[in-house]
Amino acid sequence: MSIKPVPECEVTHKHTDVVEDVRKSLPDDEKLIRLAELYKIFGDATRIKILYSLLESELCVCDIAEILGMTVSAISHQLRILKQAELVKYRRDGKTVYYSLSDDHVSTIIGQGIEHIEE
Amino acid sequence: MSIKPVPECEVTHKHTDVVEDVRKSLPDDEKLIRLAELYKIFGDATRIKILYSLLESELCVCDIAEILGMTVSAISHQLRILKQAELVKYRRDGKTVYYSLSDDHVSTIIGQGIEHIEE
DNA sequence: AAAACAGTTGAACAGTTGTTCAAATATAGG
DNA sequence: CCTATATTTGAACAACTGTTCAACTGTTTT
Repeated sequence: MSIKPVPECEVTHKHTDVVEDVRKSLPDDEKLIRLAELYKIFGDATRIKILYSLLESELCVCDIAEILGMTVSAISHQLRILKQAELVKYRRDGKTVYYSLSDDHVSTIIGQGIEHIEE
Repeated sequence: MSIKPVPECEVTHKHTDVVEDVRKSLPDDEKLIRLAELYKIFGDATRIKILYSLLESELCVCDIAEILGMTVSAISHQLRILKQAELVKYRRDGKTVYYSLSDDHVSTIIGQGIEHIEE
């Protein structure tokens, strides 16, 4: 039996220079992970619908549930995720909690996506 | 035992008008689902890194694997997802397959996200 | 204080996702 | 044709995700 060759791409790689350049150009891991986590939040139809609804008007949990035809509990769980990501904010008025978008980045991000899929 | 009340928000809801307005303003389900699916693809650190790398230069599978410090197989699986979403395209040159971004939407979408997390 | 309403929370569950491993395909060179 | 290299593919597995259900916390009304 002969000596096993290196299983991966060899050290003397074809595109060593390019690989080195690209690696240097990449933002640090932490930033890219945070970016992925932001998109992960937009990557669910329920959450997209909630955000889209809040684009129109401030809404209470019960209203959102009715608009989407889902249970209050399911909506509340999703609102918590949106709250943690600081994409929505809330205010309490008596028994009712009103949610709204925390800034206008949401609309620009959604707009960008719409543009892509509409081609 | 008395008659059970309606468990959900009553028919005579507080914000019936708003609910109706918002529901009308929402794009159809199919479009919102496609939008969520687009973001789902960006919602993974590996895929974000691949896309970011391709922003710099066209690359072969082996190169990407080396840049990210992952197996060729793992990268190939992710490239298939990106290919299906038409975010990347490829060309074959002998044994090597080179991948590149299929349009410049990717860079604008990533840019938008970066802007949001950098605040 | 009790009942009613609005929302939150935690556990449980099914369904999905990303990586690994091994096997298959494709192309080039000897 | 056989071997080496580059990539793809499918099955398997653990980890994660979204919804449901039941129980709980606040707040208002009576």
